Amino acid sequence: MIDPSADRAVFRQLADLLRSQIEGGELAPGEPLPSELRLAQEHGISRTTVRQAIGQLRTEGLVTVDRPRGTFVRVPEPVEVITLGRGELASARMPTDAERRTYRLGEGVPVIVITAADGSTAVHPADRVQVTRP
Amino acid sequence: MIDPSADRAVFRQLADLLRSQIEGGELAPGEPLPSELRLAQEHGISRTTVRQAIGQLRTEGLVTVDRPRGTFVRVPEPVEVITLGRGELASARMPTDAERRTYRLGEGVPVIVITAADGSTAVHPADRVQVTRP
DNA sequence: CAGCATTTGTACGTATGTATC
DNA sequence: GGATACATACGTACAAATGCT
Repeated sequence: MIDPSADRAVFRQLADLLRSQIEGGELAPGEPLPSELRLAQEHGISRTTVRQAIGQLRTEGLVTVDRPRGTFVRVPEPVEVITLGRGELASARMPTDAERRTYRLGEGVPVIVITAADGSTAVHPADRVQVTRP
Repeated sequence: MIDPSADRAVFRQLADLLRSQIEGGELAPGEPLPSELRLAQEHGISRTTVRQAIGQLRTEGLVTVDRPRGTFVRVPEPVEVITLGRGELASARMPTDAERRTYRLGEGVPVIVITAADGSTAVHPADRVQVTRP
């Protein structure tokens, strides 16, 4: 239950609840979350607060929004494994808004940046790429 | 200038503006952004909209908030390089709220997950760790 | 010490736009 | 056309923490 008098903010409590339903499998990958309006009514909170909770899950990469169809539990992408070349370094960071559109990244998906010895870089979506060694 | 009649949402225009000031060095690492109230007044928009813009920059890891002191351009962390062991895989994703607190991660900072051959995993903050091969 | 101003966080409400079904 | 659902943007109010007077 959501307790407005609790120490933890209401929108965080709702995010925790939905997250645990996702991690527990009650909300399976590809399934829609209840609509913002429904969640607001069911828990007796405002739609603004519901949106804050869903925003949290979006930044965590747990859900994706297909407007205006609904909000869905993210489906894992097939993963490609990339082998590091000699002198290459791999790092990760969040993309900017422009990069998100360029690489068609979902929200909450980091990019993996491979830097070669000569300083050139390659960018990969972190939900579709893993890195290994030879 | 911010144009409410433009195609791009107002909060995205403000995020673009601040981002370019950060990337251009006008707002240097460690420097505070103008307060939310100031930004709202200067651009003739509501504080709600300003907060959306700053929220965008937070998810990109460009700024950190030290409440209630202000919002600051993120200062780069010293980076440690980790060498992948035999059969290890590196991936990246966003941390959950709980992981953020456990590892004391700033907002907008992904984690790098190293999976060993036996399936065990280690988690590292992506702003302080890079990965290389032997 | 108390009191005040500043700044971000939370939560509410309303209205309108836009895309899908 | 109508209903649904998410996006954007405005407003208000109060809470909490910090720093200054």
